[in-house]
Amino acid sequence: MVERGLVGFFENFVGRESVFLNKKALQSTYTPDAMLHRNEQIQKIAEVLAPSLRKDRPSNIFIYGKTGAGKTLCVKHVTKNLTTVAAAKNIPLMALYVNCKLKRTADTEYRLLAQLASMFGKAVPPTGLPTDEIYKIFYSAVESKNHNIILVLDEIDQLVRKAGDGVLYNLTRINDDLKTSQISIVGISNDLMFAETLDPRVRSSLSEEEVIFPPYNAMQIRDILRERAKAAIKPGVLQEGVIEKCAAYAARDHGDARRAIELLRVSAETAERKNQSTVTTEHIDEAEQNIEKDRIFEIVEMQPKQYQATLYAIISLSGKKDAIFTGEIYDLYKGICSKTGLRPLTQRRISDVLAELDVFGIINARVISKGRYGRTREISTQLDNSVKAKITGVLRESLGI
DNA sequence: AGGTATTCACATGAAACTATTCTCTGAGTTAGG
DNA sequence: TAACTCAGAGAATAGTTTCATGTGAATACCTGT
Repeated sequence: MVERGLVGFFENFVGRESVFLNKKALQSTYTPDAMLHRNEQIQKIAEVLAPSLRKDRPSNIFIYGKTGAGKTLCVKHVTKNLTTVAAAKNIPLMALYVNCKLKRTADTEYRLLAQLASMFGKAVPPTGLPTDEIYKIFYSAVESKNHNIILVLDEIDQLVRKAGDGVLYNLTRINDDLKTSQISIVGISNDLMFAETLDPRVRSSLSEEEVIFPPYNAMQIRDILRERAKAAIKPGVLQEGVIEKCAAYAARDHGDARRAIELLRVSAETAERKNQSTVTTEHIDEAEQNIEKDRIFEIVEMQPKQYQATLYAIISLSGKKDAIFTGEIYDLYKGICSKTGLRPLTQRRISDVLAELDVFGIINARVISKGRYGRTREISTQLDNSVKAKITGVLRESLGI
């Protein structure tokens, strides 16, 4: 019977009208042909990079803007057009894009260089060689190409935070040593204060030009959503006001267009799953909650055992009182460790773990002083009880309690 | 009452250590000529 | 003698531990009125 029902479900699913025309246009990998409300920035970037077509070295550019402000897309848009023209006119020009945030790919000096070397077709072992060896390989690879190279470093702040600014110093200086090729760097950062922390020499050479991407406002996000929706969703499916509401939600927290697009996609999926042919504003609310919940569960499941044990301690305590402190958590955590056979970490480490859980947004931690009674982190959660119970279940399972 | 000094309970920083993964090198071993 | 194997040295990295220093404000302790 179950089988029959399942077959029926699938048959029904296939026969059903989808609300999507082309779902890809709402996914994060999609690159639209035209960028709305970013002409000024695109123009500026293009102006700075254009000299590369005449074999001059363009200035380095530094690009700032919050997440979802269209930085990456704009830069890719410009470099794509640039290389197309270069290829058509037989100008030796290459644009390399590297995302420095990707773990195990380009988040250290060694790995960044290894990544770049492999883009030149020189495979490099993931470890075992001294870093300056990799530099030499990279040098010779660049030198042999005889190209003008535009190096786009996305999320460059992550790289510097982990590996220090020595990498950038070396890269900005590399042109002094190169004879046949030239490199210019496009750094993308979403931390506005990032440049302040750099070594002044690096800073001045890296930000010869600067481009700032202000957050989109609600109107602009609305336009972007309309454009995407035109390509992605069947006409007439979206109810009046849906796009406006998505835009308003996204504009509320720093104008993140990516988030707005995700919200629209999940809303449409929700409607589709419920077998409804229109997307209403109620779907948006539901989608928003689900996105948040899914995110939390995903993060919780991903965490290493030690983090999970810490989180378990926090959630156990959070039911009983409204404010909990590092010391209490650590005591309970030690108990959990001995119960589960986990080797307890030091309090110093747990302190960092708590800070990281805060960054993930699973808990709220803030450092407070209780005067005579010391200084500590005050930790709270804003998860509602049903979510807490579910997380507890997941953690129990994972920790074997 | 008002001002200063203490003091707590951690936070925060830096350095050092550990375990793991990987390459390279050269000595020792093996098989074929 | 060439090819192969394998242990050991050297590197990079993530995750910790150890040691050292910092810190905000409630309280304790003065001080002069």
